[in-house]
Amino acid sequence: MHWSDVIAQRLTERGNDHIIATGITPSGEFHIGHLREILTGDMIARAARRSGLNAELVFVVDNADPLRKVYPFLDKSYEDFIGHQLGSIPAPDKDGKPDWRRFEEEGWSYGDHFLQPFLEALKQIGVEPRLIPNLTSYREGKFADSAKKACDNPDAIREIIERVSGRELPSNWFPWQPLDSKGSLDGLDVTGYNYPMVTWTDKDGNTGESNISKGEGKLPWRLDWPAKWGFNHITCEPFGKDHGAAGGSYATGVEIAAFFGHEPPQSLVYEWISLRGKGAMSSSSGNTVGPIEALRLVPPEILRLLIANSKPNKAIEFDTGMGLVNLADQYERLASRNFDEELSNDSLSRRQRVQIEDAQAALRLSMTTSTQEAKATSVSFRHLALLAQIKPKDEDIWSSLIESGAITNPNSVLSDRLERMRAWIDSEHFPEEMRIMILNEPDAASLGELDEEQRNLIPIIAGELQNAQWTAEGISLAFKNAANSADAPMRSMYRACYAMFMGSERGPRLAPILANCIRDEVCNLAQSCADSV
RNA sequence: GGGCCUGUAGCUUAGUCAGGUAGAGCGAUGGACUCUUAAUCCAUCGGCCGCGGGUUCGAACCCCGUCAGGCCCGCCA
Repeated sequence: MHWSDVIAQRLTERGNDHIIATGITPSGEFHIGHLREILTGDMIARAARRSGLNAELVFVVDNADPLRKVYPFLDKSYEDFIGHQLGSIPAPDKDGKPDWRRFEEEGWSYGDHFLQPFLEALKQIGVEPRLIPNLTSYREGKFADSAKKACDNPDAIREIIERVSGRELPSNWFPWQPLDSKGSLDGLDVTGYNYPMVTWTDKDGNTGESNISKGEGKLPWRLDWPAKWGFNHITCEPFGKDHGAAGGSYATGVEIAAFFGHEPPQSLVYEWISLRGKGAMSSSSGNTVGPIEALRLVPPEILRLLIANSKPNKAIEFDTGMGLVNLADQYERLASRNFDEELSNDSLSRRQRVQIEDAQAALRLSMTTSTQEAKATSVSFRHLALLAQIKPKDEDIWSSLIESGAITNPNSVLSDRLERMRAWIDSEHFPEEMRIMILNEPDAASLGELDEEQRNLIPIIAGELQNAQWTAEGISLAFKNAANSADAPMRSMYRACYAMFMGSERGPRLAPILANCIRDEVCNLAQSCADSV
């Protein structure tokens, strides 16, 4: 059974109506790691609906969380905002400086700034969750009940956290973080509590009051999370392994939720995504690939497949090079399979059956809409990468594909893919081994590997090219003439050509590539090869 | 220190919850197509399932131990 169906089955035991929650702090640029959170939730929601449940996906935007530090992409003036809530401070402009104008005129906050592009990527990828800005929930008093219960019984909460997490809380710990007069959550000591007011003093001895029912402050994370499970009626939530460890915030959350008087959601812990060879993704270190950037290179279905086809507890190494090629080709293979036919075979073992069913589910979840049918384009990623490199004009690619019988008409899926393919080829991520390179000078090693017959062809090829008409057909003809005049098989001829022009044993069809190269350079290269053997 | 996750073919992995001959894909190798769109098709090779013990008629799977990697017990998807 696919992992999303396993969770859906557990939800079935729990009831009919479900709210599946995801949540991210908009402290910096979103990356594909965050995509796993949302897509995991989206796939659970789809699986739940498939098994007949009502399921809604929500995205809690944790914009009540404070700014932790001045990240490298921020101007140092953000120093003043440390401890301030992300939804209540201005967004950085293109120089990293606070954009006060937009903040005051439009209310455009730091959190909005980073959230917006992510939402656009989500839309492309087929996910449109209901947004729940957490700061708004505080200001609307949604946290009031839980905050009251916690502040009325600080010792009970303290006991849970200390026992479950095994860490000791400071003696002045209080289950409410008040905002000071400037809007910071940092550095305050709670001095008293009389519902709904919490009194505090800051480092400089200033005192003030905070109303816990109006969001003049926030619950610490370990309470904030279980509290919102309650009033948002969350029944299921996937979260990263950081929250999932024993003694982590889910473990304390389960008990705190019970104390608040509601059931904790069905959990699903997922592993992190790292960037191949570069370690975990992190917004602050700049070691990221954004969802937008990823979508410029590959279609959304393929990004979805990455998540759908990996079990949540498997770490994913995102590889923007050959890994993407393999992933894309895997998608094509899946799309061209006939699963129903495969499953109708009665002699399948239980394992084989499970494997086919999971592949079918993964492909279904890769579609950007749940009703869409996967269609194979019958053109592999590799093939398209090749054509895109040798043919600058899209029409030439379509006519080549039609000629070879791969397609009958160019369609929107293919032209969309070609557009992304060209972006990928132009980017730093395109793998070297996929790049077609015509040599600048003879490659002695490759030429040395040729046998005598092949070596003898080199001067003949060089000569024929001199006289060839410089089109794909003309060059093709020159190759044929060369082979004929030496009475050699075409196979040897091509073997010699690849050694001459690409320094390899095999390669893509040469004539159209050479036709797109400068004639003199190719002829000079051929002549140098002839001279060197 | 306490805990969680991961370890299966060269690579990516399925299978572990419900024990019953270890399955794929990529790569590699060989072949076919009167020869090349790195195509396609066919075949082959490749596994002490991290290691040691235990339970069992039978263990990749359950139990105990151990090694390695990652992570958590302030904050983080």
